[in-house]
Amino acid sequence: MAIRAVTLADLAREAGTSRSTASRALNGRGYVSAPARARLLAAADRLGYVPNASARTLKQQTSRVVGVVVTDLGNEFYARLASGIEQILRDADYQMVLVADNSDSEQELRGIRTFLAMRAAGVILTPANHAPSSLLARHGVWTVEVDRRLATVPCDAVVVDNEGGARTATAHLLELGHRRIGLLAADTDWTTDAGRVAGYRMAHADSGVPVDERLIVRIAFHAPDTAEKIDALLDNGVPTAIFAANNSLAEAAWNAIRRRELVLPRDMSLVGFDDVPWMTMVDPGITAIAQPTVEMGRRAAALLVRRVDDPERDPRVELLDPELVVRGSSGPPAPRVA
Amino acid sequence: MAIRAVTLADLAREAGTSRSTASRALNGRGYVSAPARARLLAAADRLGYVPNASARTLKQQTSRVVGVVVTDLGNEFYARLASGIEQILRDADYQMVLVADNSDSEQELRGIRTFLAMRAAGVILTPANHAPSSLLARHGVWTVEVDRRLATVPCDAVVVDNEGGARTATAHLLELGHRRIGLLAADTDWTTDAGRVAGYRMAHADSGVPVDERLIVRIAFHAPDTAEKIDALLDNGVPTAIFAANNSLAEAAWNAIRRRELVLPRDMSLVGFDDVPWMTMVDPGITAIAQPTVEMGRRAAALLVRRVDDPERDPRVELLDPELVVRGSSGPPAPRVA
DNA sequence: CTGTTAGCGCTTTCAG
DNA sequence: CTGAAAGCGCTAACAG
Repeated sequence: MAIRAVTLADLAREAGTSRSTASRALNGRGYVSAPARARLLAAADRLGYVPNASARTLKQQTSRVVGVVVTDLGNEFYARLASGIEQILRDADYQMVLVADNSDSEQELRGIRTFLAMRAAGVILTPANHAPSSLLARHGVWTVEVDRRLATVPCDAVVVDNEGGARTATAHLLELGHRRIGLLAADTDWTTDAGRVAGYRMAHADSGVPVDERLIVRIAFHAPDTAEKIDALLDNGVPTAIFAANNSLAEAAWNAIRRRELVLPRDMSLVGFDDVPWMTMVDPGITAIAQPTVEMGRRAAALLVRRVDDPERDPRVELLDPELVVRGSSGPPAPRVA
Repeated sequence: MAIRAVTLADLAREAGTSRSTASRALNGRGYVSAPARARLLAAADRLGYVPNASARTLKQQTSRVVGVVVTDLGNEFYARLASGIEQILRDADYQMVLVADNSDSEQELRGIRTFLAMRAAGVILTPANHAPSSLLARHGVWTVEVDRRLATVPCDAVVVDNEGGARTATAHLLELGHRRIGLLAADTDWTTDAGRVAGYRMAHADSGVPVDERLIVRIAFHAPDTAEKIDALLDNGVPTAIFAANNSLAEAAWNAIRRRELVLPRDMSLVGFDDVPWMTMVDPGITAIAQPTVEMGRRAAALLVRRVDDPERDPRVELLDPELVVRGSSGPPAPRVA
């Protein structure tokens, strides 16, 4: 299996031209006579020529690769983000290289180093740490952050209005009459969670309802004690509604509610941030703040492409609006029985 | 943003050695005196040296990249497959480059060409076409097929026993007393669907129940008329049960059943091939043939790593066993009323 | 329109 | 143990 690859030199020899002419013919830059081009193209076809990306990258000092690092491929949110990114990148003739970091800064850094080594044209990431964008900037690689912002250097970003979304969700529950709303948020220092917690507080302030801090529970990703923490909230906080700040916490909350045989929305209301397919399949459907996830990916990729074309433009942060989708899981609290 | 990258030559100059010595020090091959190594490593650290992967690949004629192409990132099955692959690749110090082809041979080929251009050490794919593995083999790149086999050249593969799984699922429904079982399969020429259809027939043969061909419906991926076709099956085929040969058809069938306000399993039984999270969230849960999806990914990656290490070993096909998980969606058919 | 030339950054003999 | 030298495949001036 030690097959020597076909090179430009082979094509040149075959077509009786020089390597430069072959190069020009194959990537359509510069002048090449029609017959020469035809012979070269035919040779390429016949011999099965595949350009050597390494040689080209080495020479040009940049590649057509865009690195993408997301938190968790198993989560629909990130999968959809990635697919939005890929759509745009493909159209712009970039190749997406996808890596998941499982919210581990170590893994994230590993991915970034790979992208640096590949001389990626740019990187799009849902950051786990503020270090990567600095590192990338230091090496002259353009970065765009998506979903959350952690960078300490100026860079393009596209995020949703987390505060607004959470405020709307919480206000929805408040309006229904809930006064004890449990908040489940990821235990991170991400802008997403900070914004969602802030929105929750803001809605309370708006309607003059004090926030009981015991109702705010922070849970790490895939934490083994997720269920216990939710149970504790249910037992000790005595909420009449739960607002889950991401889709996996919504799932965990939903499971806890089912385990206790509580009936939605009679015994408990549930609202999630991020709308995913299972939310319309369960009965009742889950009220959720829907994010334009695929669109976020597309915008991020578009931002990167534009930035590479025009390095001078000011860094831009796009803020997209999420939207409340009311389904059956939210309703008025049960009347207080003595 | 035109920052010249730090090269080995910079480190060498900084540490007062030659480039060769710097190379040896940084990747631990060959002899380097302790002090020289220390100076070089310190310089690398101080200057923020990142090896240029292109230069290395160009020189070594192979890279530490493994290309992976899956059908659809948005489908949990493929997402989990990819995550299994990544786990093993990471441990073996390969970098996964992930591409989705949306079951379009054109896109698949594009991805393959990129991997060829990158001089990937190997490729793992859920093939959409038989051409890629031939092309890859012709260029001396190792391939492993996962989930399905389409290659016309010998190559490693890991698949589940589709026939056995489908036979078990169908037998389960037959044993419950169903005699008209609708089969929803993807409209492909893949071994997965062929195997699942064969298993369906086999179970019928086993129990002497004739197969009504009108009960077998083939539906293309994301076909806009998916719902119509399922409705037609329900109307014209009058099945008492449905066996959906993949998770997205199971979802479509479930939606059709719900739209008609049929009650599972009283009015209709449903069994799916491939167990995904929503199947335990809906009520009743969906009976399914569970595949060891993540494990399949791991095995595929392990096979590739072994193959690269030892090109001489015989191509190997690993066959994993799927497993029937009985939940509430399958039960005896309603007694025939006059 | 075409060929010559040089060099991208790295690894690898091969002499010392 | 170390350095000199060559070359991986490609592109981009530049001179014809």
